[in-house]
Parts: sequence; structure tokens; C-alpha cells
Amino acid sequence: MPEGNIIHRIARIHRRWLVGRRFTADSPQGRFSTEARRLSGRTLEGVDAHGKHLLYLFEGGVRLHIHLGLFGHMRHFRSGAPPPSPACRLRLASPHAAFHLAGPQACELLSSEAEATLRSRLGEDPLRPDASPARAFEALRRGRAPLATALLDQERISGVGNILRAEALFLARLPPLRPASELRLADFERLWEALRLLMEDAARDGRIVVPHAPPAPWETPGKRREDRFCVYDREGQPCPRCATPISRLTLASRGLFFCPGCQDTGSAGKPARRPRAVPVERTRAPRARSRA
DNA sequence: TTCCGATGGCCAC
DNA sequence: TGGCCCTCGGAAC
Repeated sequence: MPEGNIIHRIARIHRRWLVGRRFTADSPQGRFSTEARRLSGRTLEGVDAHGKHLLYLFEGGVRLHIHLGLFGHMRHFRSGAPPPSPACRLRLASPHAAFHLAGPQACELLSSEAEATLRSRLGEDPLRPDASPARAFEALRRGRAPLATALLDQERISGVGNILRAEALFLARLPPLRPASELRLADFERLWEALRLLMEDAARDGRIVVPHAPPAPWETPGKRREDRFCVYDREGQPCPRCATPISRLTLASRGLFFCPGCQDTGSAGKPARRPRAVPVERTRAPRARSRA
């Protein structure tokens, strides 16, 4: 579910609703009970987001690190919180705000040293005010990885997930399989700007909607998710820019969507390579989805 | 009601 | 590169 934009949105909401409140903490699922007892009764002093990581600072210097991973699920309530699901790993509750966390990849208490180590491993986050595009450019160009692979490497740029990767490369008109080392500064600047705009909008609105996506009645019930996107999950559908059918490859076990017609500036070096990227047939027919 | 896939990432090999 | 973690929404049945 979450890419960096969602994590920043959660952090903003929690700064507004939760910071300054004293919480009781428990772990209905039981896997975080000992740590929850340490959190219980403390006031939350700050929330920060870096890439896909959430970092909470509680009274007394107690630090909570959450990474939602692929399955993680966060619900927050200002009042009337329902009973937590049996899978709820951590519940923080106060009279006026609460959150329920289920299925996170990481939910742990960290020392300040461990938190510093974690942060030092993370690349530039386009949504952080302290992000340096110059450092991101340098990190992205390291090694021979294809651009699409480098973009998902959180040590180069943090917060980019599979949807943002596909849509930002599309908006910047960049071929995903070209070696990242061949990226020119002008190409990078388009890419960084596309990432920043997509993530800013999505952090504000709560979902990724790509400019120039095909018009669709997406505010109405029954709207298909891929109508928010130009290329992601649109295999075989016409590119909104040039009408070429969108391609899907599997790269490092992740679906990679792009337009083979217009995602090439023709500017840098060799044409896109296709090492170990294999066109994948769906294991079953796409499910029929009804339009509203 | 059942089953599959998903916006991640770590680890072993 | 594949397995695993272990949740939930939605399509299939």
C-alpha cells in the first residue's frame, strides 16, 4: 500500500492529531506487548518521515520506528475508535486520538544510535525540505543498474515505490532500462521534478493521481484504480501521449510498466537494454472490471 | 466464502 | 533469484 507520499501524509496527520498527547499503548496481537508497556503513559513529542519509514519520539527519549512494508496498515481516529482487529500489532490511544497498526514490516523501539544508522542508510527523500537533488543525482548514477532498478533502491533515493517509479519515468519521458549511469543532468532534473510533484500532490490528497492520465469518472463509485495512472497497471492500453500500447516487464520480481513509444528522449547513450527483463504473460486472464 | 495479488524489503543461496 | 513475512480488498466462484 504505502509509498513515501503516504508515509509523509501519515506523519503530517499524526503531527497534527497526536503530538502533545499522552497515550496508553498495547498490542492486541501480542507481538509488541513488552515494547508497548514502555510506550504506555508517555507523551508523543514528535513524528518524522524519511522515505518509507516513520519515526516517533516519545517523552524520555523513547523512539518508535515503523515501516509498513507491503502489508502494513495504519488507521487513525480522532474519536470513536472501533475495537482493534485481532492482527493489530500496536494500538496507541488517548481520549481524543488513537491509531491502530497492523501487519507492519517493522515496528520496534530504537536507540538514538540505531535511528541514526537507519537514517544514514536512506537516500535523498524528494519530500524532505533538506533533500539534495545533487546528492540524489550522484547516487542514482552509481553502478550499472537500469534506471528502473536504481529508482527503487532506497539507499539512492528514498520513498519511491513501484507506482511512482513507473509514473515519474513516464512523465520525464525516460526509458526505464537504460543504465542509470548514463542519466544526463537535464534528464535527472525532469525526473526529480516529476517525483517531487507527484509525491507532494499525493501526500496532500492521499492518493497518487498522475497529470495527463486519461480522463475518467474517477470520483464516482466503481472507478478503476488504473484510471489515475498513465502507465502503471495499464498493460496493453493505449499510451495517453502517443497511443502505443503500454508494456509490462518483470524486473527483479516487480512489474515494470512503461510506454515503449515515447519514453525515450533519444538523448543519452545506448538504446534501452533488456538484460534479464522478461515479458511476462499473466498466469490468468485479467479480471473483468466493471466501469461505473 | 475462498483465493489471489499488492504501492517492500530482508535473507539464504 | 526465490522464499518469506503475514494483512486486506476485491474478484472469482
